[in-house]
Amino acid sequence: MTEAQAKPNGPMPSAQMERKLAKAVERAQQAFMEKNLRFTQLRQDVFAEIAATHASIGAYDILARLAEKGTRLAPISVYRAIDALLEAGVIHRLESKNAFFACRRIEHRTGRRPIFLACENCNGVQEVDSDGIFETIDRLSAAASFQPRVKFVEVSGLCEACRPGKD
Amino acid sequence: MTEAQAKPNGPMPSAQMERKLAKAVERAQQAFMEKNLRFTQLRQDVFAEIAATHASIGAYDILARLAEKGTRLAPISVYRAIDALLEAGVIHRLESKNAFFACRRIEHRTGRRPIFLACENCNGVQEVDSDGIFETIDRLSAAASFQPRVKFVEVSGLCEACRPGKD
DNA sequence: TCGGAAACGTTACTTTATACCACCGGGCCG
DNA sequence: CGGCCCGGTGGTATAAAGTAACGTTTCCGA
Repeated sequence: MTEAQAKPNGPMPSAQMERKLAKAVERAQQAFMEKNLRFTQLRQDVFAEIAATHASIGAYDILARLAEKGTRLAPISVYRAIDALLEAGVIHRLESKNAFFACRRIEHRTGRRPIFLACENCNGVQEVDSDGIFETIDRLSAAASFQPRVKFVEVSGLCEACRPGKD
Repeated sequence: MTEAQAKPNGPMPSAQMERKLAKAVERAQQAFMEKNLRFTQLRQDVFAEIAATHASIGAYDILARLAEKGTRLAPISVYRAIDALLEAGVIHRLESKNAFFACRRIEHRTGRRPIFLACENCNGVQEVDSDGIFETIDRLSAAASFQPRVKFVEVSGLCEACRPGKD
């Protein structure tokens, strides 16, 4: 599965899309600056590709899309950019799919954590507020004398647009 | 990382270990029978290898250990056995590590779902009751018009035995 | 006992991810 | 000013995880 993926949203004027993308890139740049990380050309290119998708996308899909645009890279280069983007918090990793998506919720970087709802059909990802789930996890961990470091809460299923009986 | 992994528990008399393993295999067999699935030799071998670990283990590690014992298999064979074991509910998959571990809580097969606490040092996994987390996920999904199919909650960190300052 | 489904074997391959080493460019220290 | 360190990049190779396709065997029920 290297190509072809249903769009999570309906059609949108390309000009508007581009403006949105530019804004997202700008916000990413902001995030990098705030963390004293460098928003290099490579990182910007990779981020733009992820953000343009509006869904989760695998590292090798990013690679392929950049290649189509003339930027031929080794996998390792993409992964390095991804690592930096993850560190800056501008993308998230979807563990259950080995894929990545652009974070659209600023507040994640200021304390609140979301859970991920990933559509199996269109690959779109919603980030919704966790409503105490992470606090519960902390409590359960403590009760088990377990020291948590990274917590994953992911749901795989069908988004509203992809539900059967809604053509 | 194909070899060498710290033991999650202290030393235990090998005879006792073997008895425990035999019991686990027996319970697995039970689970297969109840679901009208076949507990074949291959599945039993793979299950025994996973259960003997008392921790999470990757498919290729299982492969290597079976090979050491003279059972040389293709990866696909191991994966097929794993699929059957997952279906029977006698093992779980740890999404964040691409690894598997034996389920030690019968009650999971009767409705209750656990969350997983996975130690980064010894690879041991604790399954603790979710205390309403999955119900919260259902509620949040519904609020987002999302139809959940597979949910997972995993925590990566350090178990009590592996915490710093406890040699 | 025979026919179909489920399990298994074999080969090859895809997808995901990392190790290793060389190089380059910019900032900083002497 | 020169040398050096360091983060980022490029390239090659390879590890690790997972699957497709297809043929053969085994099991079980009609």
